[in-house]
Amino acid sequence: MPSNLGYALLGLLARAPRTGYQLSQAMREPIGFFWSASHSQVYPELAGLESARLVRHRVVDGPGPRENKQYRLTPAGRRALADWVVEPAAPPSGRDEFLLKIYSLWTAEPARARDLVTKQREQHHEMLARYQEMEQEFVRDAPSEMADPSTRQFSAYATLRRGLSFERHAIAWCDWLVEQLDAGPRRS
Amino acid sequence: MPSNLGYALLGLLARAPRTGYQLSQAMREPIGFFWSASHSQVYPELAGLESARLVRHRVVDGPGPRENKQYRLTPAGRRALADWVVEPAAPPSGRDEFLLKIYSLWTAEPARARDLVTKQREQHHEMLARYQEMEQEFVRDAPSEMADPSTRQFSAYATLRRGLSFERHAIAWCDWLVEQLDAGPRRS
DNA sequence: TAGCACATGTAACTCGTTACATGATTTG
DNA sequence: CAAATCATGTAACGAGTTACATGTGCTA
Repeated sequence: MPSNLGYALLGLLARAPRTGYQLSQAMREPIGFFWSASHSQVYPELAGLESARLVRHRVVDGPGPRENKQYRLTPAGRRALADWVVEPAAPPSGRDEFLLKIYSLWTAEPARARDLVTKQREQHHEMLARYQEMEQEFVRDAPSEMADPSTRQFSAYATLRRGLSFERHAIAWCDWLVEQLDAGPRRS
Repeated sequence: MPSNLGYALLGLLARAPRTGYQLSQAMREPIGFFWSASHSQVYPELAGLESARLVRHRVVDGPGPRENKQYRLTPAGRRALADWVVEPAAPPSGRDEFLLKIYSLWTAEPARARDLVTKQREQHHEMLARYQEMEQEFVRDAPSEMADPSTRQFSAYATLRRGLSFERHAIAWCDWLVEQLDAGPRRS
């Protein structure tokens, strides 16, 4: 049984054949708003998937000095992916370093606390801007597919929409927090 | 330098002295919507914090068969916590199994896909209900403190507010997804 | 009298990150 | 000619989960 990382790789390969290097690239930023992995994790996992007969590779010639191994799904791999997708997901462990800091924010100097929150707010703004660019790309490149749940574009767009919504709500929450901090201690 | 887990424990001890067992209990559910740990992680970490002179313990007698070690912050521990709080947090790795499934949702049978999303929606509803109960407890027990950023209650309430907002947005996103899935493939 | 809550620890394992290792081709 | 990109792997480490280990007092 593959790990979550294994299913992430199967999910990418279900869309198009790729080399280990290309998978590693894909697993950092673009897909990275809901999963990520470094190349040192990807290569062993690919070998595992292959020994489980869920993927196969063939050597193609490419730019690098090494063999370029292009991987693609086997029918068994495709089945394993589709079965895993509809099983309920484990509840997220919910580890968030920023929230952990907020929980102890009362111990910090007020001015520094405010800085922390406004900085975080800016980061959410940057992420939001990037997601909005991606959304424009969808509208440009696949306007009809993004409304059709049977397409890979729809699935990708659905995850993007969650990212957009998440960043917007995070910004609103930061705004509320700054407001509260600016109001300061109430001595009533 | 303590790990995030270490700072989580310091954050709890800054509020009140506790035993390792009590810390372990606290690190599962109630604080658990932004951090969690099992007791097998807590005990070694406490020993580490103590050897770094950030916490101290004294043995008190309690119900169990073992020694009850009650831990509390040292002044150095309090300083370390306040310093860490205002340092910018690392961007969350953002691993979300459910989103990973959604990314490959297009490979699944439509009816099963719908089931998956509605189930997830229900889970978010349950979490929301629990958070709303907690919010009522704040209103009941600490109505004035929750508006004063210098109190521990405010900090806890701020994290709770983020949980509430997160669940509400997640439910709205699930609603959108189900709507899209019900509309089905568009053959235009 | 069986099971649960209390109470503290260790060991084995999985998952993920960072660093090590190699080396060709393209770009500034 | 130095640096980045391409391209694939291994090794060491840290964080987290699950299982192992022990033993008391209370409750159904």
